[in-house]
Amino acid sequence: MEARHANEPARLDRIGATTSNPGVGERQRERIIRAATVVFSRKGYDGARVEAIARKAGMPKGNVLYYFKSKKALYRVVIKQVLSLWLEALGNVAVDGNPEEAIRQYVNRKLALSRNHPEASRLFAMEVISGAPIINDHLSGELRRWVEEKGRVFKKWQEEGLMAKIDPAHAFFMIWAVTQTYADFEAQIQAVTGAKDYDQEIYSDAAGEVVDALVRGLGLKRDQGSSLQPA
Amino acid sequence: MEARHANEPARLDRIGATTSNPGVGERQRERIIRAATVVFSRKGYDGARVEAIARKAGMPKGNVLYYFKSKKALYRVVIKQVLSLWLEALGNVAVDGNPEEAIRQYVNRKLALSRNHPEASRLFAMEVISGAPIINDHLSGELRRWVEEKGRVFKKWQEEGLMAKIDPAHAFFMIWAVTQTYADFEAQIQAVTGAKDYDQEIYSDAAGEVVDALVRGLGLKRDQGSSLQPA
DNA sequence: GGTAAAGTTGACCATTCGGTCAATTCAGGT
DNA sequence: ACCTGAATTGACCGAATGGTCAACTTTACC
Repeated sequence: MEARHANEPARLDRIGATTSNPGVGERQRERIIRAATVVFSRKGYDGARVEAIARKAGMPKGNVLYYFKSKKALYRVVIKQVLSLWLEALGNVAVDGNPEEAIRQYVNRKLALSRNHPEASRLFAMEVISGAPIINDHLSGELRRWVEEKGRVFKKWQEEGLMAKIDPAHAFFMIWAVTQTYADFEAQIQAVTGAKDYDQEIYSDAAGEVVDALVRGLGLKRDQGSSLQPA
Repeated sequence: MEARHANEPARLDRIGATTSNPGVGERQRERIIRAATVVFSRKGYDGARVEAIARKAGMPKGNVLYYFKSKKALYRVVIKQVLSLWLEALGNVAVDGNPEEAIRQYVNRKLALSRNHPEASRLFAMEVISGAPIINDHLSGELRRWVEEKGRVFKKWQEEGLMAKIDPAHAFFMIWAVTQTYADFEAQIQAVTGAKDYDQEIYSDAAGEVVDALVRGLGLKRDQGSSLQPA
């Protein structure tokens, strides 16, 4: 009765600790977090039932509350993990290469994130829609600084005529909006397109035409000396 | 005890029925729906408390359940009203004028909707993120047909070289994503920009630069072949 | 194989919340 | 004034749910 209620994001280290098993409880923690992400992302915080999470993780409710002090504590862990995933993907916009390629890569990475972690994306969206009660500090701290930093690069590109003159922050809002919509609004897109295999059909379309449209919209050019302004 | 539990979207007719008042109960219904929209949009269905809705509408809980059979029934009424607002705004993309102006107008109208009804937008978003359990039929029915219809116009524009070759559906997804992000992700945008007056600062930026970027991204051109004079 | 801690489980409790109801007030018609 | 139905209100109920707990099983270590 000591590692109980750790309340912190699970560690994945100590894999080969002893001859037998690699962290009994860690395994369970992981499973719970994964199940919770799915349930929270579909039902929201209040709609999610601890028992539903437990069932999805394949264990009785009591066990979930053994690993996490409370539903709220679990939610905090889950949402922070999602946030770090999000920020990680933001990570490196290659500021040095040519602008077009840099953003094209960034958008594709963000799109891949939506594709591979749609639940995470939806949970993030729900949290923000609800007024970001938990992650507000991170948004106005970390994220804001990140945007300011990258924004300076955009400004430079704009001065060199390699990017349309858009407030850098709004450029990011556009990119985020478009990439996340494929995860968050999956139900709508599915309904409208009637796609048989959502992942396959939709994301390949998006990765093609839509990425192009974004790059075009932001007026991004390859860094080749020619600095023309769009009409 | 007859108009009780109408359960249907409130009627606004019979405005000047008698000399005195324009529907006592209708007034209340309206207030409840408005309050419910706000609460549902922030807390989601399960997170919303009937009593919270009642308090926001300035009446005891019992009264809310007097006008609406159940919380679920109220939710259905609210979400359907939101949906019709959404579809209404979709309404008319002017298919005949020049493409650029048509889409520019459409985007601006959608943006205005986000600005004037952010709660509606957020509620719609939550519903879709949750898998659109209530409005799925409308999405795969009405909305889908609408997209197909307007899509044909896009195709024509594309053949005439007045629009970039993008799957029309995805063109709409882009537009919707970008315009709704200003309502749905207000908390994030607020945090990142630190805007003092969100509506003023953010939406005027969006209406300017962002609309341009969208039009550019979709490769929309004025119809120079027609007899219309560009302004 | 013995022991102590970690983990598992289902029964149980307290609270919260949607919904009902009976009592009361209000409004309009005659 | 009186009557009738609509509207208002707070008290109340049952179901559901988050969380606790004590009994039990498994694991790790000597």
